[in-house]
Amino acid sequence: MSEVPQLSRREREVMDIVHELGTATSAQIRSHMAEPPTDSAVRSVLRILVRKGHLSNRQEGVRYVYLPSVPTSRARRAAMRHVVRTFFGGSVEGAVATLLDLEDATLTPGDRGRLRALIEQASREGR
Amino acid sequence: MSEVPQLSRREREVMDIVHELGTATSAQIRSHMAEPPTDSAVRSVLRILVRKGHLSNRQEGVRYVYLPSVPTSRARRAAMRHVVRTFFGGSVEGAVATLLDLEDATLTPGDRGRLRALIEQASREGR
DNA sequence: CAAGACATGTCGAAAAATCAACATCTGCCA
DNA sequence: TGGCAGATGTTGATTTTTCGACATGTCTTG
Repeated sequence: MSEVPQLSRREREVMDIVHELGTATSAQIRSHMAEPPTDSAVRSVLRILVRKGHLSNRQEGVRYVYLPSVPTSRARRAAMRHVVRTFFGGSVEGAVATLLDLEDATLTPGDRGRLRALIEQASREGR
Repeated sequence: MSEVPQLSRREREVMDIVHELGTATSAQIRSHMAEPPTDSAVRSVLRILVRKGHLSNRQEGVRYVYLPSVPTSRARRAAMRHVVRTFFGGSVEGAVATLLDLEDATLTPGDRGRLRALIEQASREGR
């Protein structure tokens, strides 16, 4: 179907962290790992991810900051699609249901309103 | 935070397929892989996953069928939580927005109604 | 300026994952 | 009965991942 990103375990872990942080230094990334290896080990993974084109790095003063080379907006959609397909048989409604049922899903009145609007819009466009 | 399942690349691929299919034989799993290795290689992964406790297998006539040892309902929630955290900064609303914006998110009137009800319910309970 | 504290890249070794050849076993049917 | 077809488990070799020692370079500050 699509490409074959095929990230290794560590690679995926690092990518997730970078996506979560948006932008991160080697040290930040390391501090977010569950069982962090040596700093130089982390940097090895980073270098590999850059070479493979999954990460970019910008010189930021003395150090490097790493960021996803694929815009987060795109990565988001891909991640969602994958989850919907894998765990919800493609049912968007089912996914939303689970989402709203997550313990930390506290909806403010504002949220509620926006969600309603989203549904209206979706059903209008989704003709 | 929680445990460290930490699945390898192939292991994750297989787990995803099993979750998607609900229940599957070795051959079925293999046929769903992007670049399937030998059948015996697939079975090696299956055996490892069973040993690690991620899969169960039931004798079904002549052959085995494999199924997730964690109920899909739980795996779903975990997967969603992870995506929301990693890609949406924990924002359920943002996740729903992306979900509804997915190209294949065509909402039937029935869906729309149910979603509304879900929102009502969530905002009622989520006090 | 010198020394210490940080950052980084390279490289090869250790560990883990991936894989396929092979050996078994069972059911089927000619 | 004999033999083929389909399923499975085991094992060890190959490939990939993971990792850290080390060397280099740059600030900082005493």
